[in-house]
Amino acid sequence: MHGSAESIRVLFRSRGLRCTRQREAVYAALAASRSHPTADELLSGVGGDDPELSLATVYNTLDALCECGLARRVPSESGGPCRFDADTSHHAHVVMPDGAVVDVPEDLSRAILSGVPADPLSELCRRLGVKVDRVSVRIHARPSPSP
Amino acid sequence: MHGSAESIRVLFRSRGLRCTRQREAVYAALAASRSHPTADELLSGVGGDDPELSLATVYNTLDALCECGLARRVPSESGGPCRFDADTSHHAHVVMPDGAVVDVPEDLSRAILSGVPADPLSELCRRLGVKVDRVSVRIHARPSPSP
DNA sequence: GTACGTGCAAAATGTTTGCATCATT
DNA sequence: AATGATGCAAACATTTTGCACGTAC
Repeated sequence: MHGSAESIRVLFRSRGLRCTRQREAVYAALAASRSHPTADELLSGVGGDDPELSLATVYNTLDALCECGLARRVPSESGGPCRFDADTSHHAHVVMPDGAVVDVPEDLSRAILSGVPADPLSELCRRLGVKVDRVSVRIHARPSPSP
Repeated sequence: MHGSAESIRVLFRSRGLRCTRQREAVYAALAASRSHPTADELLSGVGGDDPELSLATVYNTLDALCECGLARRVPSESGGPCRFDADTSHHAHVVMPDGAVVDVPEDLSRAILSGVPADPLSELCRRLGVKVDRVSVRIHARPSPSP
């Protein structure tokens, strides 16, 4: 787990991030959450424990975390507020009609992502003159009617 | 092609969309573009031909187009302005570090998307109690250094 | 002690809305 | 003629920034 104050400290240090009370709280909340929270949700979630936190700092912190690879912005087409994820492992997302984002369990993510064939990707690189960094899969789904 | 005024008229009518000069211009510009333009870019692009167009109308029109399936919002993690695509066929996107979005050519899109294995997807549906609408693949890439 | 992070408030950016007017059906 | 779209401007929401102060290193 990455939730303890000490491991966060170590983690930050390893990325050259200064460790402040606020950053620690934001990262802990983000890492503990499964719901890909927005900056605002993180502020409220943390607010109870530590009222000494401003929205601007949440944004600044999230920027810093994304910058150094400790978090990711979750892609969205909603135009609404940006969502964040502290799980930077290679996994797929399920997107619900209301914009909620759920992680695909690790075993299924692996199966889905490794199914993406390599040949068309290298052909793509050749044609477009690019180098692939990462392939991201989003599954648009809706609640299935209960039987 | 869907670029002629007459085919746009027919297309709109088939979706129950009232056809105005402004909507026609926005849709024609969007359909002609390969660059997944923003509302603002569409306004400038069309502005030359037809100054009688406001940004609010571009947004309203894009809403209407997305609503009725004639366009799509392109997912992004940039927080910048929303990008749109009149190509609603099932295709993958290449996302460059600067946020630019390029279509994956149709043959490669097909190869990539059909490579996504069905079994993990149905397992996912079972576990999460959802129904899959669509699978979307985004390829993060960067310009490859010229040899 | 210095460099950098923080809070606050204001600005910048992107998108939506209210309303009088105008165009499509 | 009636319904719905437009333009404009103002409201709204999200994110960024400037600056005085505070804190980690």
